[in-house]
Amino acid sequence: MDAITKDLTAAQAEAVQHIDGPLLIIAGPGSGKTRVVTHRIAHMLHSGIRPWQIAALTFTNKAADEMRMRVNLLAPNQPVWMGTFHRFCAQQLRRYASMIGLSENYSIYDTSDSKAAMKRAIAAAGVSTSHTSPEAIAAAISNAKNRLITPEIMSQQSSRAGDTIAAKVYPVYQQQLLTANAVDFDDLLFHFARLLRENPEVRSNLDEKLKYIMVDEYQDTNLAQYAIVRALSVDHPNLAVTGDPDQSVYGWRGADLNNILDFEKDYPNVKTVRLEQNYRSTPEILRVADQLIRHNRRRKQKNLFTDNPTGEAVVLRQFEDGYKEADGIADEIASQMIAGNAEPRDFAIMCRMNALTRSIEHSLRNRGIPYQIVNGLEFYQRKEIKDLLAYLHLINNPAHDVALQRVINTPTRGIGAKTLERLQNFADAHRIPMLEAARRASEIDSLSKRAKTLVGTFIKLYDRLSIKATATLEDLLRYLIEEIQFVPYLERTTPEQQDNNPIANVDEFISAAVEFDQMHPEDGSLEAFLEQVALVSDTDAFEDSNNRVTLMTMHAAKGLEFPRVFVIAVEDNLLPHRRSKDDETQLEEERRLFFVGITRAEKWLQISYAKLRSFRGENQPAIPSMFLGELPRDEMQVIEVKGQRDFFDDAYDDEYPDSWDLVQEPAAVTDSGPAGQTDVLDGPRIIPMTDQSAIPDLYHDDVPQPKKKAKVSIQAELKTASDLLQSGTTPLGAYREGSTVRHAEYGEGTIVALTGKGPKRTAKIQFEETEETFRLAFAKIELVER
DNA sequence: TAGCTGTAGGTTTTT
DNA sequence: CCTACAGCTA
Repeated sequence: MDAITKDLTAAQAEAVQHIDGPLLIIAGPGSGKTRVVTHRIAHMLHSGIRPWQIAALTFTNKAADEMRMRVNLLAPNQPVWMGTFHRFCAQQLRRYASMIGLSENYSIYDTSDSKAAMKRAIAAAGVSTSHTSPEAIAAAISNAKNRLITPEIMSQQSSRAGDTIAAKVYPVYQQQLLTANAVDFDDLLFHFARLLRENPEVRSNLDEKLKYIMVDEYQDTNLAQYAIVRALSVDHPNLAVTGDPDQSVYGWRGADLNNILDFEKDYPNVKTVRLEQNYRSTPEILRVADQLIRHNRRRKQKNLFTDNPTGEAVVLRQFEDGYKEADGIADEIASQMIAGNAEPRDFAIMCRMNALTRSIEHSLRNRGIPYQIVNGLEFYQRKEIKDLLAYLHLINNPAHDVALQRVINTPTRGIGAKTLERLQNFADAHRIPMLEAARRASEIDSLSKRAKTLVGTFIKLYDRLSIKATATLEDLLRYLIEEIQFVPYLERTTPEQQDNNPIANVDEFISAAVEFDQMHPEDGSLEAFLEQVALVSDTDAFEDSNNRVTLMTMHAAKGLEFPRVFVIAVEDNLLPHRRSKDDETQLEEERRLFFVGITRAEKWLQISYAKLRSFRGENQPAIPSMFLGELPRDEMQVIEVKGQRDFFDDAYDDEYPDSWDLVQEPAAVTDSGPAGQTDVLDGPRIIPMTDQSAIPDLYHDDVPQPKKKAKVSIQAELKTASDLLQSGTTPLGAYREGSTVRHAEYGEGTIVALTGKGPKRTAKIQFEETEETFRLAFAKIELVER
């Protein structure tokens, strides 16, 4: 019909044009789901539905931003509410705060705030933690909240021994949060769900206002989220959910697969649309994914198919250890870039745990390959940033006890553990926030004269800061930093060899504040800023605008796609993770996670595992994941290492001519042979993953791929490499032992040793602070003339 | 009370 | 490997 539906497939158009009544979109990976959702919103607006009647809920800000951007292209400047579940609840709770005993300026505790509060609650509840841990108690309480279980209910029904302790802590913890005018992440959902349940008029008002609700990634909703969505779709059941049971990977966070599996039962007259055609991946990749996920029992059968042209075989590759895996991947990326058909942004490296990115980082850095780690929380976890944030939190919400405890002696001002303990006791006894207790320090007999004076000084400081609460964020921050003499404090407490500079981080934080000021010119933005910071997530750090290799967990990768993907460390105890192996439900979730990782890939995929994995500093033997046995190995290119030869690292270097022909030259290629044949390689040298002449060129469909050049000089080849890698063009021969070089990060240094040939030419360089080893062809170093 | 040092203990995924 | 914290000294 109109422009909005004209370039959609029949199934997609069907979903887009369904407006009234419940709609279930089962969308396989790469099936154009976001397209459907955004076009559907545009279609609704075109049909006369008012923008404020629509709310689209996602799980990450990243997904919401993407949606907003794409809707904006189809229907510009329409105030449709799009955002995360947590943000949605946070905003609603601001309005109805008083109904649940909070003030409108309540704070959102992050994970570490909650942990601190939890410890305090455990102490106050007087329970013994000898048979459990604060983490276990926190997990039990979190679980309860996700299932909408109140402290009262939990204490009645707690049967398991661990839960009994948690049930005792739970009410104390909640009371302390209430006193602190704060909520934790789970509370955002929990409080709002209860609010809707206990206040019929609020529920029906919101149901009436938000007539059209969309939920993305519905398979990841927990009971609280289910209840919220349900409550808002009673009188106007125009609820559209999209999801894929095979991509449910948040069971550990309380996500209930039944929400999507039973959607058709919950909502009569539901319209169900299945998007099964995949537009993202090659048939090879899709086959691997499909074979894997078929091993799950608890799923809805789905037929994944694609009309995409056939591509390269999926690589299943073994490495000697994690370091060789990292080097091998970095070399592979370099090779593919040099071959000219890829750039850094095309690659993603995915793993089960954040800790696994370390060695990869190192290998990429040594080659000067630009990368980004999707781990957005990292910045806000830094001590100096948390300190400043705590001040801001306390200014915004004087009852924020966790912030007070962090801030009262930072920078050190003589208020120690004992004083703090006395303040806390007084606060607990009077059920008042600790800042209030500090204000009344003169009434606390146990405090020494000196302590009273010091606390009084802090209160005066706080009052001075408070006056600035309504200034711009930038002014407030700068005033704060000056007032507490933060920079001198950082200077005197930062150890000499610290590799990252806290003062630079503070500057970056100010920049973030300035940026926020510009985006929010009108309102007093402190509260909004703090909310935004509290609700950022790891995945939000992903920047597709910069041209970098992306390192991320498979959880963070959900919803994204990349031309070339590496899934690393597919080993027993890692994927499936040790703690998920014994339980069939959890095991299936691990399999889904692997499925998510695989289906991120568009054209090229390598799955790898190592024989040894360094864990906790020590190398331990690693067993291949059971999932690897479920893949169609006879359709994949399987590459294994032959153990013995690995001890001859230096020896086989000489087997190869002093050029880079291992990348390009057919003669140096170990032909993979027909698909399915297992290659046995001597070690981690670079070879093409497939016989390139045998496969169609995916990247320049219309341009015939030139036959590989017979031999390329190092210099010429390196120049290409250097251009791609944006590093210098110095010939390798110019680097000698004793040469002085400059590195972008480490400064000037001297080459103390040189080994290897060609792309493996490696220099050990002594910098002022550290000694580093680089492959010359890739490193971001330049020769300093003497 | 500040600040250092050594050690014991724990290791997933994230809003 | 990394962090949290106990125990020490000034």
